[in-house]
Amino acid sequence: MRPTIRDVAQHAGVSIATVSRALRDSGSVRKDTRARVLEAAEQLNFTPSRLGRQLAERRHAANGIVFPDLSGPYYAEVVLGYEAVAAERERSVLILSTHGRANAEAMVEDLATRCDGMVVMGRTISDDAVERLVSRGMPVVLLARPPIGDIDSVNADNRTSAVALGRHMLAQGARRVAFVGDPAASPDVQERWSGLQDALAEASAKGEATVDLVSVQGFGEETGAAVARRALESRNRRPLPDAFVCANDELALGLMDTLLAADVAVPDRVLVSGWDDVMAARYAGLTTVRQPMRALGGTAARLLDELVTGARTEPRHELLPTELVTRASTSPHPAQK
Amino acid sequence: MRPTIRDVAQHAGVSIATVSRALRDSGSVRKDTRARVLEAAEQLNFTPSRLGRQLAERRHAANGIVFPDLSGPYYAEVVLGYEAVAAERERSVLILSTHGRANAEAMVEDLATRCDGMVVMGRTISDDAVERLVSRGMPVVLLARPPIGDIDSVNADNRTSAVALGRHMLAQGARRVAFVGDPAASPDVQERWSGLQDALAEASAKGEATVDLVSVQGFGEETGAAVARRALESRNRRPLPDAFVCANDELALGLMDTLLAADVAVPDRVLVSGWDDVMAARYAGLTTVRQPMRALGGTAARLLDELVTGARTEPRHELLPTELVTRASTSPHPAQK
DNA sequence: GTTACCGATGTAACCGTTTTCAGAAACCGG
DNA sequence: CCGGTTTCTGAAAACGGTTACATCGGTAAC
Repeated sequence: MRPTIRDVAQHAGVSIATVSRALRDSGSVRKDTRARVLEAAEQLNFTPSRLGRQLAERRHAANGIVFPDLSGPYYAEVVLGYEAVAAERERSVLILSTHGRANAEAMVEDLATRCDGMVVMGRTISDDAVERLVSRGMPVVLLARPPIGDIDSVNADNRTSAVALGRHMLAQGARRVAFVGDPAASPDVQERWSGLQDALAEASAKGEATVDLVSVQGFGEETGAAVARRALESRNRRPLPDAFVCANDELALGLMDTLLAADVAVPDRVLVSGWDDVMAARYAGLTTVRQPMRALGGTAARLLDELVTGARTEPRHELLPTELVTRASTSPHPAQK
Repeated sequence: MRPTIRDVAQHAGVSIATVSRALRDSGSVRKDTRARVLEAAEQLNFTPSRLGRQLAERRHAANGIVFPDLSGPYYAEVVLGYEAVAAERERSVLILSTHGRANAEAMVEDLATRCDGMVVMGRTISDDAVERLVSRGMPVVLLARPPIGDIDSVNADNRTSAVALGRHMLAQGARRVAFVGDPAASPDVQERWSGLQDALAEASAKGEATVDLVSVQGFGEETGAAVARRALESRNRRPLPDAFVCANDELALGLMDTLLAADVAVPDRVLVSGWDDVMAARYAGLTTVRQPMRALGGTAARLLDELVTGARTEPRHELLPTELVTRASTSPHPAQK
């Protein structure tokens, strides 16, 4: 068996209380007593049991984070930003990917029993489930998800960039704009879609532009490719849009690739944009919107820490700026590669 | 205060032992007693304390994973594969990124007190530190890191693909080959470099080929770009190599971009390859080596689980296959874009 | 009508710490 | 040398569960 604090106490000829004090530098312990204790601990190769300590302190010193998935660079970066800040504050990080799992809410409930606070990201569990956690006293920060009541939230400013992107498309001469994505799938997508509509509202009121929703399941390249194929097939019945505004880069890349393979020139015939600015977007010359991914995670970690330590009680909602990055896929004029 | 098992016991008019049995379905409990207990638990909104339970059971039901960083798609995918398998087996996942942190070993020691077993990935902590963990009885699986004694390990087969890549470069007409990367930085890189040397050994013995090491710090695109710039600058003193074999895709992409910007044709003048097959590699037409990233993580999780549950005691070393993916960046002949 | 056994329950020990409280020891000024 | 503080230290009570063991009806077997 592993040595316990009692073994150390006996070995050093003191009580367990003294051992505890000596090891954690709390209370007052005479110098030579402390030395004796440390010596004994050393000899026995003693490490205090985390479980015993946690139970006594009634805290886990760990935070959780729940996200839908980790594929794609987006979530990974956010989680990394989260971990970095959490580690700085001596809190371990428990991760949980709900992925497609059916019992997501149960898994989150389980996670909640293992940490002092948690970040809930995007479309993972229902608002009800979140409120249930909060009502049980669990500190929660929402990430990439609209506020629920007074629960803290951290979001990227989707709307501003969506509007900028819509205007950009108009400026580049687009009249028939299609948005590719499932607004119901994620609040972020919802905002991108509604921001785009706003940007085109005026022009479309004047009959100068139209904006349509191409609703899809999934966020991957294959989904984007499928959208392109469908658009190409029905081309004679319904002309191709002038611009595809996609909910993320993977959709856009898959779509663009398929268009190019069918000899539909991007950007000369069709403009394409994505969202996220993943590495591949740079190499594919894809216009997109950059989000401060690490900062999203880091900010969430900071807010959560404030809640857990009780440093703050009034709710906060952070909106982090995003940046429109225009590249070749929406720049017909300079005709640069 | 949160209700405890004693509150439930009192409320249901039974002893805490019975509550425990009823809630966890262990031992035998009469049907109506169980119902009464469940009812009471429900009413009090009782959730058993994880800490109390863990202490009594003397286990965390959680596994750790230590990795150098999470940026780049590689680690993220591996961690995701790990999480997926761990979650399947009802074990939570604690992550720790050592990143640049100086006190990595201390952080790992700390993590070790919070889980029943852990995966140690790549160049994060010293062999000594790993052995110290193992000697304290902690189940450990090494991932993307060569075996240490009898400690379980999971690795991608770097060597086979490195050899295949070297032969491919020769077949494409390369004579002067440069490897870009720091073999000391990671065991994976070390194997790629030595595999490449093996592939060229015969040709280089006959004086038909040369292979040089361009040692660099870092794994990012900027590092790759810097290598390209240096090579271009010293071009008159020392001609450009025919092929750059890079330790990962980011290096290769940065390097290739800089070459292209300087009007050095890839692949016509110089061949370039990477490693990992990140998404951007596909769009940049980069020849690379694909690793089964999710499977790496998943396999590690499985091995670790076997150790933790004691289902297996003799050590195992898994070598997962990789796949050479040739693309435009090493195919001068078809002259396809 | 015993005896033996079994299922249901309770009692209490235990998991390994932290921390309160109180007493002992050391110190200090007078 | 003595009362009054401080400083150290230990006993014991948490923290919130699990589980070995004992107990007690009740039932089946003989």
